[in-house]
Amino acid sequence: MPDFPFDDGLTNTKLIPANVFTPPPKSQQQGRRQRKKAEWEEKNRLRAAQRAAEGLPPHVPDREVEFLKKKRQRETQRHQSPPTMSQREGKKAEALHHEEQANVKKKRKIEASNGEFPLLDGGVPRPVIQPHREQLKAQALRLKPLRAKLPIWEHQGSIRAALREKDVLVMLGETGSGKSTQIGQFLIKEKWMDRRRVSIASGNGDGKDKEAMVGGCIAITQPRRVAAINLARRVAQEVGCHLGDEVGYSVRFDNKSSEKTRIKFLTDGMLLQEMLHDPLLKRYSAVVVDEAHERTVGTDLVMGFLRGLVYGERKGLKVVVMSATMEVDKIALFFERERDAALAFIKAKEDRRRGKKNVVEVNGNGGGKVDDGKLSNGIEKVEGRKKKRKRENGEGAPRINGNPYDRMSDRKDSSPPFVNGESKGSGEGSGSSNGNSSEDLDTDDEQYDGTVTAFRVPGRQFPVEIYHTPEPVLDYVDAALRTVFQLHYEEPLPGDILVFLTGQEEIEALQKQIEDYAQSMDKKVPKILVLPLYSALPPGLQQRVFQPAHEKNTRKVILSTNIAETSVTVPGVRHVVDCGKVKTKQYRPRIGLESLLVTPISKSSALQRAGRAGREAPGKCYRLYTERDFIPLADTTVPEILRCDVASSILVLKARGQDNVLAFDYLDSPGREALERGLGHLCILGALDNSGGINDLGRKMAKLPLVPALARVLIAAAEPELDCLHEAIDIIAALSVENILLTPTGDEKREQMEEARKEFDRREGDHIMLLTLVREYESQPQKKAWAEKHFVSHRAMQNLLDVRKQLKQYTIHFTPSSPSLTPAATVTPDLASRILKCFLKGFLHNTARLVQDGSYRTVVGNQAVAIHPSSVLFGKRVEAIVYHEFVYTTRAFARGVSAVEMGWIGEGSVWGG
DNA sequence: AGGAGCAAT
Repeated sequence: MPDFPFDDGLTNTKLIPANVFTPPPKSQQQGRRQRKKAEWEEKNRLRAAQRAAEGLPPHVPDREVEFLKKKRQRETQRHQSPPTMSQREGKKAEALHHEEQANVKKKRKIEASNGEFPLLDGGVPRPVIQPHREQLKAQALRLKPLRAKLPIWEHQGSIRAALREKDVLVMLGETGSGKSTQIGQFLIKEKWMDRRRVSIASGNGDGKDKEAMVGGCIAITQPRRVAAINLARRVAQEVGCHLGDEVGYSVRFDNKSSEKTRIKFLTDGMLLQEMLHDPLLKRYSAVVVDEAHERTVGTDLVMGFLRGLVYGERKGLKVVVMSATMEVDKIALFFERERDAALAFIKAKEDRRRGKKNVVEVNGNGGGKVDDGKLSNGIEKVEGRKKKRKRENGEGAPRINGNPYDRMSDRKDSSPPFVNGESKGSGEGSGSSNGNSSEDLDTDDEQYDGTVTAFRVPGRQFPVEIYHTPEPVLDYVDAALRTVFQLHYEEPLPGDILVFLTGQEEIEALQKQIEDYAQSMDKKVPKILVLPLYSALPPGLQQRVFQPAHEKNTRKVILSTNIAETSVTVPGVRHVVDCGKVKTKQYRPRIGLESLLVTPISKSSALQRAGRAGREAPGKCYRLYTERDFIPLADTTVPEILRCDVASSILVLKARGQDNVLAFDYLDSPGREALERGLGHLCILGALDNSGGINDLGRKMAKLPLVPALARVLIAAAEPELDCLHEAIDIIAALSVENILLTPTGDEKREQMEEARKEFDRREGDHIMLLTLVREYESQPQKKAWAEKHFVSHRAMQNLLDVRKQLKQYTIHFTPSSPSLTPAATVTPDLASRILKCFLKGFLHNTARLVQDGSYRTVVGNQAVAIHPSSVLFGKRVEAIVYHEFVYTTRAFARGVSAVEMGWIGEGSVWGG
């Protein structure tokens, strides 16, 4: 009789709290046996293929593989002919294998020392030993049959044919379709990939065209760094080259690409940065925007710019947008709108030449912009498109059918039809994208012949059974606890459990509870290994999630935030427990406040979470909410651009030439209020001129990898009268990495911390405190030990040094005349006040003054604000303060606070005179 | 006297 972890009096025969889940429907239960069989068959098939690749007979169990290999080896040594290859070949292969293994081991070590684990102080990076090209080629050859099984390979012909005719391809590729790894390899063979001479519109509006060499490289953007790096690594393997040669990647602080690179993976932010230096993206023949459904600010902006380029200054640039959800329909429309605007514009120009009246008014900004092809979108054009859509719908736009993988069609949330009907599945084969598009055209300009096409590639995913609770759950952490034990007792191994929660605190609480209960489990029941996963967790501990449990007969239970929803795949998971909530950032433009709130997830998010159970085998997903609660959920997550401060986005838009940000046709507009607030903020920072156009200062700020306010501070620090560039860089770097100062729990440790931190207690405030901290850290011979002693995150400090290095590189170019070439030895009161005056240039809106009752009130708006307890100025009273951020928790707090004089605030003020 | 997610340049 098992020892019951729960004492809730519910039942004494079963551990399961019967009120959590309903049993699956009968039909599902019957289907389970068949699926189990199919699963077995699939597994055996895979194993047979793997064994064949290893030169072993099929159906050899895993545990015997090593034995057989050793046996073969012995046979070879004994001069007996081995079963599959000659003795000589065998030895050669063996030697090659050993060499390969040794290289892999060495490489791993080096990567570990360069990447996840920082080098020890004084450590010397060892040279990377690279395998021979022939070895890489051989490896690539071995991978080829596996690649050919990916669903996307059936569509290679259609995709390539479509892009030969059209410039924009919007593709729905589900998880597991292989789109991210294969698309680059498909397109690289195309003729249009060649570097070539083309004429492009000159930027100065004189209407003359210039000639330039463009193309040769394909860019693939990703929302996350890890994704970009891992994809590049994988594709380099498949192509059979060294990472950084033909295949490479480029992310912040890490660039493994060269002149040779033809397939380049980058983060969307990195491509934006490249666009500021090379607006026409001359290096690239094609740009692929991957994971567009995630709708990060970066992808949204990239898509906006690409749309302008492909119908304007860079006609012939190929654009592929890939998304895993029905977002494709919206994106295709987004590109079509611009196409129609371009068509209308050409027509208008044509008409004007014929002496007719101007039909379409383009972007009140004047003719110069028009020649650049930057069209804003007049309402009449969009309406025109809408009419066309209506017609298509009326005819019943063709749906994709006849596809054996098509599971989309039986989903309940009925999806809008594709924009272009000709995107049928595999049945079409290659060269088939002509379809009805010519009839769709309303122009005689053949360059724009149906330039948008949509496409669908199904993924490979095992079925996932989804369960809902019959009744609403009051406490989802408690419900998760019950569900985990229910699963653990009922479901056979293997089959790990992945639990989605909202934050670190919840995860730690649940971990403790599970571990407590697990101790009282019956000895016959398998053990439980609880593994937390959230971004603040040190990478070494994060890695444990990906490794199998050390002890046998153990089930892993992974407690994760959103991080496991998209960017990482945890192996071994067959059960997902979904609490249905997520913490999201919300921005309130009126008060300029960003806050995090626990909100219900979207349907697509719920689907994505469920899908995590079916990556390796059929799985199950347990939702800790009722089916009725699922129905009103939003279809998709609200795009990030609607939820954050848009000042830096506006700055990027303007720096890229899109001056009228209010009229810009966003994929989703942040709204007038948020835009105006962003504009106002930029105005205060001095990035805009009187008419709202960007000025030189603004352009400078846009190129810095910093939020606008910090960029302004950095530029101010380079001015001769303030002259504190080095100091400002140290502080800015400290402010732009998170969590430098650790907060230990427990009274004893806290006392230790306060004692150790005393030496940084500066009466000037947190900014100067950070500066002295950075300086102190640098002067230490034993940095890591010092950091531990002072409760400073060593890892964060390493990041800080990266940021600082980058900022120094940037500032070398635009401030050659900065008088101080070396940092000052000590922080004198004069230097401190100069530094704080710099920060006022960027944070004038974040100032408060002391009022009579001893509290602080903001200079703008006269709102009450208190100094956060984490500040060195906590509890102190000074004339006025400047602060890095405003947070609202139990009340309004200022964090990152320094003391300033009211007189300084007046000096730089736009309203103070 | 307070603890906030993920990501990016």
